[in-house]
Amino acid sequence: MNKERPATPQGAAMPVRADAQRNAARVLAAARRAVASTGLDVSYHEIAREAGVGVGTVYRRYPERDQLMAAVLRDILTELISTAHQALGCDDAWEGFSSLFTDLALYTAQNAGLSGSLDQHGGPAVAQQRHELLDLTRQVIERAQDQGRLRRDLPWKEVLRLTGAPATQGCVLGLEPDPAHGHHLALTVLLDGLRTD
Amino acid sequence: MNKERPATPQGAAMPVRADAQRNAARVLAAARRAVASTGLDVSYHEIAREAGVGVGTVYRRYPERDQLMAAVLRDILTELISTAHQALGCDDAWEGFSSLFTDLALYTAQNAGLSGSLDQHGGPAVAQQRHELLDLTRQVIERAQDQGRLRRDLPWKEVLRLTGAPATQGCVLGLEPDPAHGHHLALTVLLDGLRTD
DNA sequence: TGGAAACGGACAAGGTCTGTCCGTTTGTTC
DNA sequence: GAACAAACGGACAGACCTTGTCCGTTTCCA
Repeated sequence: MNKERPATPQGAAMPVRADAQRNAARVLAAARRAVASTGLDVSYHEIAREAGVGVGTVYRRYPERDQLMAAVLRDILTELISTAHQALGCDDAWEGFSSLFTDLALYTAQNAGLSGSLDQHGGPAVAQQRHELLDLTRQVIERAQDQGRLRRDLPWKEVLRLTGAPATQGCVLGLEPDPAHGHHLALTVLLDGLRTD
Repeated sequence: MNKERPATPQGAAMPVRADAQRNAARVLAAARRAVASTGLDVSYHEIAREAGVGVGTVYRRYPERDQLMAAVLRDILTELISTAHQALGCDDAWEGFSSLFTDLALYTAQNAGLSGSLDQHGGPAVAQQRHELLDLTRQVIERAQDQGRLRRDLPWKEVLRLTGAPATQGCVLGLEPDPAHGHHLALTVLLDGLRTD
């Protein structure tokens, strides 16, 4: 999939060996799993073990920790962006919204280990992707609101923040922590959902 | 407050020195803070620093890690039990429920670090306290349901599980993880709360 | 089949955590 | 206020975990 090495044009000099490509995929997948379960501070050895690969291979691929984290983020964001596109393509605005909301919540829950300090990692490319995802979700939310299917008393960013409610804090999205406020809103909604009268 | 040493009867031989008592309180408070922010694996040094005390003092008080964790849990559970009693004393069943729910959620959020594996720590005394808390919350929930103020389509344990929704998982309460199911319910309620039609 | 790229994992260096020990301080008693 | 014991604090040794490198071996491609 993605490689840190110079991409091979057409029939250039360095074709990138098959095993290298295979391992690159394994390492990235393992890193995602490891980061999700353990957090940003997983050891390289742990990732290597998870990938069934030697440590050297991981270090060779990602000499800097930031590069690895950026790759993980890029991978995740790519998935989410695709999900958001699907949601926006959905005829029913509510259905689109709720499925995206569910996916985001699920994702956030699975990646609780990532919480906080994600802005540090991943350069402008990741920032760009995150921006794209934010913009798409804004559209999905506002469309549902425009059609009267979704409460209008919450600005879209607040709705998005609720995404993190079933887990801890929104981590991929890079929302400001603001735990007091956001947390309170989540509670309000939960209570509204529970109340019968 | 609580001491690991033999309690002094009336005018017995060992009156427990004042500074020891002071430090005991400091250490416990520090441990609560440290465990909440860092997790169950905080180092003794970290706790000592937080308490403004030497490591030796912490080790002297709690030679075994389990003893310390049990003390922290006991402290927390005592607070929550008192909250639950207040909720049960509330005239308005919904008000009682929602305030308890809010407190539990707040607590859970603040102690995300405690997540999981709390049953291991703290012996029968903690288990007894936890049982008491569970029983009280069950009463609060069922009272609100009986009065038709709270959805009846959720068994009380599920309602309780939602408590963990704004954070991660219920940790003090020792509910089974069951993330798939509980998580889904939390989402359903959140979505119900958000939907207008 | 030969040569280069990639691999794996042992290993040294550095850091953190545990748990103890003992000289010093603090509280209590008379 | 003096004497004694309890409690304190923090330096320190040892165990454990991580990082990052290095080099003999394996795998791929031409």
